[in-house]
Amino acid sequence: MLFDDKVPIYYQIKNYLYHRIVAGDLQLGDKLPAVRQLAVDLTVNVNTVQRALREMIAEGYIVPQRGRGNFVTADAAKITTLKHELLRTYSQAFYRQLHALKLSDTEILQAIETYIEKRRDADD
Amino acid sequence: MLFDDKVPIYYQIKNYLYHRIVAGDLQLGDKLPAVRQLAVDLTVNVNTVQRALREMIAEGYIVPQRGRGNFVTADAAKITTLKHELLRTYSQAFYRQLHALKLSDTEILQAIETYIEKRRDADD
DNA sequence: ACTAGTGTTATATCTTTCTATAACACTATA
DNA sequence: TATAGTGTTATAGAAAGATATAACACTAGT
Repeated sequence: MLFDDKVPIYYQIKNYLYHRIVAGDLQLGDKLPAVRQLAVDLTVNVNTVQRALREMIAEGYIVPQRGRGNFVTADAAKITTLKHELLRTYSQAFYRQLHALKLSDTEILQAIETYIEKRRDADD
Repeated sequence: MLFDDKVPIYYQIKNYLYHRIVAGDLQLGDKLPAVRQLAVDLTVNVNTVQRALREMIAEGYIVPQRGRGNFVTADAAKITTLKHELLRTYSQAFYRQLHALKLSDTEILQAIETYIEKRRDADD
């Protein structure tokens, strides 16, 4: 995984794990990789992984079991809500950015349509 | 202007000014507000403003004139390119985020369409 | 010349993030 | 009960970002 040096790593790890959960790579109740393993995989320090997990635990998406591991919540509704929140957050950010450039609603839609079309041709 | 505490302020200022240029609030050749004034308006330190400007100058979008002020480049083509880059960057980020959630191209389009529709109803 | 307005640079200090390293706490199983 | 696997916490140091404050450099107009 590559990190954007403009955003705290712990924050990107959090988003990365949320993505994997919403995408279904990590199912309800699944055990996460061990913190030390995650640290190795992501080439970061254990404390940095822990910082991300601490927040996810506080938000109720991860349930820690000391000595056993960290587990994805078994609360399906919570994950559904998370997905909707992510979709809304990303859509809102995209809309606001283009709106700030004075693009109309129609032009905003066209922008993403055009991007998707071009993408199909030259796979970037 | 509100800052996102997850991203360096100087970087957000840079994007903010690029937005104002692309949106046409700042025209080709226009003089920018004085650095001290910008610092007051954005409630940040002069050095922070200067850090943003330094990079914009290095990228050729701002032309500094010591003792007179900072000016938007008069190179129209450069601004056009900037607009396209911004559109592409934002579209790409949006696409990748939703693609990582395993949404299809069609679903990605629907997501932004739905957002825009809902937005019209309850103005958020 | 002086002055007001402007850009530019420097210093010291604070905060946040990240790191390396180590130790401690708990669970499951041989 | 020993041990391997796991989570948790702590300390000290490095690096980046932001701040307050101050000084220096240039321009334009009086």
